[in-house]
Parts: sequence; structure tokens; C-alpha cells
Amino acid sequence: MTDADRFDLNEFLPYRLNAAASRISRAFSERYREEFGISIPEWRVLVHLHHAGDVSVRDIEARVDMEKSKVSRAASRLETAGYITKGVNDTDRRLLVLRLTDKGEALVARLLPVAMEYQDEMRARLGPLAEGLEAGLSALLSDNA
Amino acid sequence: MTDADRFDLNEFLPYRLNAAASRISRAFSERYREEFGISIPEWRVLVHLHHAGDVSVRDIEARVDMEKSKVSRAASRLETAGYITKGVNDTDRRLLVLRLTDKGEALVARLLPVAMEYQDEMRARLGPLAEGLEAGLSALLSDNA
DNA sequence: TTGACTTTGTTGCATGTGCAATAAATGTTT
DNA sequence: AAACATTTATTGCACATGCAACAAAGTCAA
Repeated sequence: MTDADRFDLNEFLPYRLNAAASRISRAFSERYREEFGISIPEWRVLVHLHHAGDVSVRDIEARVDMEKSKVSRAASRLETAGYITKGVNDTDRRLLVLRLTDKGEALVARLLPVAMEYQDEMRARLGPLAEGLEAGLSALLSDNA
Repeated sequence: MTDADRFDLNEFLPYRLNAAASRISRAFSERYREEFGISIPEWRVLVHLHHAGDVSVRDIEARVDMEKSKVSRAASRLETAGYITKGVNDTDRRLLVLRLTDKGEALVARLLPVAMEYQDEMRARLGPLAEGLEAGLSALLSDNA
């Protein structure tokens, strides 16, 4: 009998990572959909706009781990909902200038405390293990791979 | 200026967890699709059948973090491909008995070494941080939440 | 046994996704 | 300038997904 014969999916690191992320994302997503009516892609765009100011679709794609088509569709939904505007960059007219509206800023002001609270709950649940988890995630997210 | 004004998505734990899992899963998925022609849901079913012997859709749903419809569809594709058979449980005819065929067993025998190698690569990349990451994942995956 | 309820697996439907193709703008080369 | 190549954002398409509805089988109470 080899190691492979004892292989247990629930001890397999890639599976465990994915299962944990799915659970967290699902709970987070439900909360945001119920309370604010937005999806995770939309949430990411809103938060990045708040953090970085006016940006293009390409900028978001690079910074927020989303395909450009996903960014584009999220931005369109946010524009329809009145949370952002789409302008044109005068020096390079291929580029969009995504900008939060006042309504969008107000939404982000309500979103962020909920996000911080959620993160705090996660860290509380993890206790002293939080530090190790975050260090591991940093290693996986670093670019040299 | 409050904490929220400095909010950076790339320091937000749920986002980081999800981004890391997405990267790993994508790489894993590409490798399995190219080399064996199967998806991650199919991979999970195969591996669980290998580990647990004959099981029903419900068993897989409970053990492998997949919706029953996802399990059902993965099982149908695997049956079409000749990797598993679907039988009926004689004592409860609502239940399926999913079973690996010889062809399926042969596939799993090829799959598992690749999976172990992939996990080893992850751990090598993480170095001494692997232990902390796994402990954190265990906390997030424990049921009491 | 009958009737109501539960469990199991499949499927229809609406939605989200990634990828490729595309159009428009810009950059580059001659 | 003209021709060609690259970049940016959108969209068509095929496919995967989650959820609800459903049928079939089983359970249970009267």
C-alpha cells in the first residue's frame, strides 16, 4: 500500500485552501447581497475606486485579481445603479475613467465598516493562528511564481 | 481620516484568501485538464471514490464540499467517459452506488502522484510558513461556525 | 393500507464566467 | 503620411454554477 492509496481529499492542501476560501466568500457574498445588493466583483471595484481614485478598467484588472471582462461588466452594473460614472481619459481616449459618484461614496462609507467587522470576526475565530495564515497567504500571493 | 479611508483590498483577509485559492485552483485545473482531460469537480469525485469506495451522491456532497447538482453532473460526465459506473443501492433504491471502473482506477493511479507533487511544490514554496497556513485553514474549516 | 412527509438525485432556468473576436485609439516603422 | 502592430474595453458564445422544482423511493403515523 502506497501513500496514494491513503490519499484523503480533506488533507490535500489545494483542496483545503479552496474549500476555506469558498466558505468565507459565500458568507461574505450573502451578507453583501442582502444588505447592499451588490456582488463581490462590484464590491471589489467600489473599494478599489475608493482607495485609488479615478482608475481605468486595466488598472483594476491589474490590482484586484479580476479579468477585464469581469471588471467591465461590474462597472456597467455599478454605472446603471448610479454608484460610478464612466468618463473618457482625455490624454488616451482608449482608457475609461471610472469614478465614484456621491451615491457611490456614500455606499462605500457603509460598506467598509461591515468589511472590517467581517475581517475582525475572521481574526477572532482564528485567534493566534491568524498571523501564520496571513504569512502563508502572502507567500502564495507573491509574484515570483 | 479614519481607517476606512485607508482601506486597501490587498490587505483584506477574505480577499487575500480568495485570491490565493483562485490562483492555486486555476493552475491545478489547467494541469489536470491538459494532462487528463478532467475538471476539478470530476477530480474530486474520482479521488473520493478511490478513498471511500462505493458511495452515493449524498455522501460525496457531504464530504467534498460540492452541491449535489454539481456532484450529479460530474458523475454523469465520468460515467460517459467510462471512469465510473452508476448502480442502484438494493436496500434503498433512491441511492446511487458510484464505483470506479478499472479504467477509473487506472486514471486515479496516474492522477494522485501528480496531485502529491503539486502539493509538495506548494509546500516547498511556502517553506516554514506551510505549517501556519495549514493550521489557519483547519481553524476556518472546523465546523463550529 | 392510506396519506402525508422526507430524502435522494436529476434537470430546467437564470445568471455568472472565461476566452476569443472585435472595434477604437494609440504607438511604431518605413 | 501610410501601413502595420499594440493596447484597451466591450461583447458574443459556450459552458459551469446554484437554486428551485420535480419524480421516485422511502418513512411514519393513524
